[in-house]
Amino acid sequence: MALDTDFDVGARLSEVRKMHHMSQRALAKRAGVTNGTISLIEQNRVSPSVSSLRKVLQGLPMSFSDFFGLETAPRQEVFFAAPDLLEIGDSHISYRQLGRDLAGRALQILHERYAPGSDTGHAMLRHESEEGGVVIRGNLEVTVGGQRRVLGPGDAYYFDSRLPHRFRNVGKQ
Amino acid sequence: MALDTDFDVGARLSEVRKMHHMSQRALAKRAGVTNGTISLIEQNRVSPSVSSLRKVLQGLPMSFSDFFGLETAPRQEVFFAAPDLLEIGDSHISYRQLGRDLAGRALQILHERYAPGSDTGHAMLRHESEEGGVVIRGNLEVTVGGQRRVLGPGDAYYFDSRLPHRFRNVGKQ
DNA sequence: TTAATATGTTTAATATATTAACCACTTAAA
DNA sequence: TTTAAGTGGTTAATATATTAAACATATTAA
Repeated sequence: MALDTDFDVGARLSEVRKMHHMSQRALAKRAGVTNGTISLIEQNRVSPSVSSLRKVLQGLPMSFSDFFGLETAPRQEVFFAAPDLLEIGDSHISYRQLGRDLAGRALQILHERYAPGSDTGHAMLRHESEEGGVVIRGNLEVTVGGQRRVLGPGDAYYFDSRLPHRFRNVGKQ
Repeated sequence: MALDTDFDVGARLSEVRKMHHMSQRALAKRAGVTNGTISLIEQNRVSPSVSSLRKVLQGLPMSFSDFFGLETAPRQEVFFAAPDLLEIGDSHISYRQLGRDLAGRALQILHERYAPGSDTGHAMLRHESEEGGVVIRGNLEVTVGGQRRVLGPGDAYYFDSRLPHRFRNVGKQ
């Protein structure tokens, strides 16, 4: 999880305002603040209160999460050929990660294969995000928090990754 | 996308502070503000500036996105049996949605099947989030923004859903 | 009990954000 | 040209946030 240590509020506001094709005055009017306020914020000469920033974002409109969460999107790679999927597993468990620069992406996609009997280990995994998937073939035992289930083809799971979790292939294929 | 029209900053700060087992004074010290500031913010008697809220969140530590974006998480359903996957497609294209109450989830998981020759249509789809996937079987033509590619098994895609996009099964299976 | 150390809250003084009115400049129409 | 309306930026006055120091209460130790 990235920490917003150096988030540039002014530049971000200027960016999203222009995205919406609005002048400072047009946005100010919709937001119920003065154009001077928008100008000062965009120059980072003031740090707006959350309440006034909320008013401004409502004028776009845009949510806080979108304002703070979206990265300044360099260029987006869209397609990934099979060999480009990064192999990050070992001989028994195959994790193939989609894309290399995960920083700033909201979603991490893995193509996962578990050899029969393979296991992610007794030390339960923990990391911050959410994850989920659909079992394509075979049987997978999933343990999340206190809950455990064996899932077959078509079954699925979804949970907050901060809960301790573990996967195990309990089938023959 | 939810708009933060009524986001309760005070309650949220109190919540996350207690999550981290810190007193107002302990957090204030780590954040470099006074305990009075924390108290006034939590009572919603002031609307903090973005800069001081950033200092406070860095004391936890927590990002803006996590502060504003995370829902107050009711109970989490983790496992989904195959019949529980909601069928939301038609006779040619099968979308099976994982879970029913998507509101507040950062990630929407679909198990998708495209009949040979099927197509999501000429009107390109648009919605706000990111999406990606790995092709399991067959050949899928994916069009995103101005780019088009035919993907085979093991190939993958990932893009910002706000770009217009379209899927088409161009194989025989 | 008393003393010491926590807890969250309040308030006068100070620092900062916001407004209202202006400036300087550009564009388009008369 | 002149006029009018647009752009973003500036500044004194005002509103608000933040601090520093106090208050009130609870808990623990002696």
